[in-house]
Amino acid sequence: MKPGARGESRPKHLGQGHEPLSKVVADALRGAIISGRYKPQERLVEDRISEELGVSRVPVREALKALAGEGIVDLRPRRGAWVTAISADVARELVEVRATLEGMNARLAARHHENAIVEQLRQVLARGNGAAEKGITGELVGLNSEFHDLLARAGSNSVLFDIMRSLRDRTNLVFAANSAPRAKEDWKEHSAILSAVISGDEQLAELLATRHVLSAAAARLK
Amino acid sequence: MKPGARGESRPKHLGQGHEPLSKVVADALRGAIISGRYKPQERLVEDRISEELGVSRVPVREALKALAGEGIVDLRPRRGAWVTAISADVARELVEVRATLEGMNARLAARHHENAIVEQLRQVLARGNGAAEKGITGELVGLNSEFHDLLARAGSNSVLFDIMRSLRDRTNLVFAANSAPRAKEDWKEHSAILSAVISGDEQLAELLATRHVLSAAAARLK
DNA sequence: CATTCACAAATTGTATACTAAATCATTCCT
DNA sequence: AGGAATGATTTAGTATACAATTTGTGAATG
Repeated sequence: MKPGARGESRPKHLGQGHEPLSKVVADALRGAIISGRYKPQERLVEDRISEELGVSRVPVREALKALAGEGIVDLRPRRGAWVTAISADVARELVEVRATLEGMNARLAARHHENAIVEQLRQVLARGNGAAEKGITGELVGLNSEFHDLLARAGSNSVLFDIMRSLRDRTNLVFAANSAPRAKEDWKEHSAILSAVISGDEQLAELLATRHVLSAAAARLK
Repeated sequence: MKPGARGESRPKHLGQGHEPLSKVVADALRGAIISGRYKPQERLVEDRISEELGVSRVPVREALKALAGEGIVDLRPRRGAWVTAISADVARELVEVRATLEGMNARLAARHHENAIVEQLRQVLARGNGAAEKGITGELVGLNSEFHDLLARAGSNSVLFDIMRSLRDRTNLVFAANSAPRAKEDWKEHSAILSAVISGDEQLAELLATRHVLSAAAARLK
């Protein structure tokens, strides 16, 4: 087979045409929900969203259905869509599961500890510590997501990775607001987790990661 | 409030009108996939499915998207939908995660052990043992699902429940075929798990449930 | 004889239009 | 005036129609 036989197969006359609209809409809505632009329990009317984004209702419907599958949108037949309002009970369940899985993932990460990802983790950790010291709240949310995302990748289990992303989105939905005061503590714990991962100490990494989720959640649930 | 003030609020002139078609289609497809009527890697053409089920393509699209979210359908933009072909690698990852979560769930079940569900578990266990002794393969698949579903409910964590259902569907997708010879062993292990749950031994329940998943999977991956 | 190009068929992506259901406000009756 | 029935409005559910992209096939060419 000749390399580059057909070159780039992009559309010639249409620069934008590749990503399905339903995915674009889903990403936009997910971002708006997680960042807090749409608040829990807020109504999501198909017509209004389709108008706002300049697309028809079909991709909006599909996006809403996808987000419902991720658990951040509630869909009631013939009634409409709402941003999921996570009850205190469900929040506890969420934390309970996430604590277990973050622990499991940290154990796997310690077992494999791939160098490339560890290096990225080091960098994010440095930036996170810096932001926490200076109290730059805006950056902290993103850096926190980035750290946990990298750590999840370091676990090298794609099934686990997907589940953890969904759990992370939903816990962020609950805890996004009051995260500033815990920042320094958070990043100290991140640092300890990463050390355990690097040194290959599976047990310690698991323990620290599990405890990190539990204590971070406890602090934010008041 | 007057009893029966509005009676049954079902549609008067339409007996079928309540469940959204997309859900009906999704359930039908999920059943067909899990039961093996559609095989892994098989192509799922929207047009053909909509014709077979007598609905338009829109609910089929939405159903496919939902199933993709559950991980049993692969969706590639502008290419189409396929029944997920789970690679050996992903199967291992699936088992790894499921083992951990079944263990966690069993621990929770042992902590709460609600009587109503325990009683149902006892009954399913009895029927399962019977079917395993007599070698009634057809019933065994369903009973196995029922047992694990009940056990998941006994854990009383709705977040965990949903995740486990998704994992169960996907592992069944892999192991559905060669499950007959392990049946007796499976139900012996089920029995031991239930005993530990009933006696409230969290550690033992967790250990047995985790080990059950691992050994059942190992036997089936040959 | 292999390769590339072009054309045709199949299939998904999107939009529009229509139908059915639920909610809300009003009116009518007691 | 209080409550239930009723109608209007809003909204989702579904179908149909069309546009755009991909893939397969065959012919022309080196």
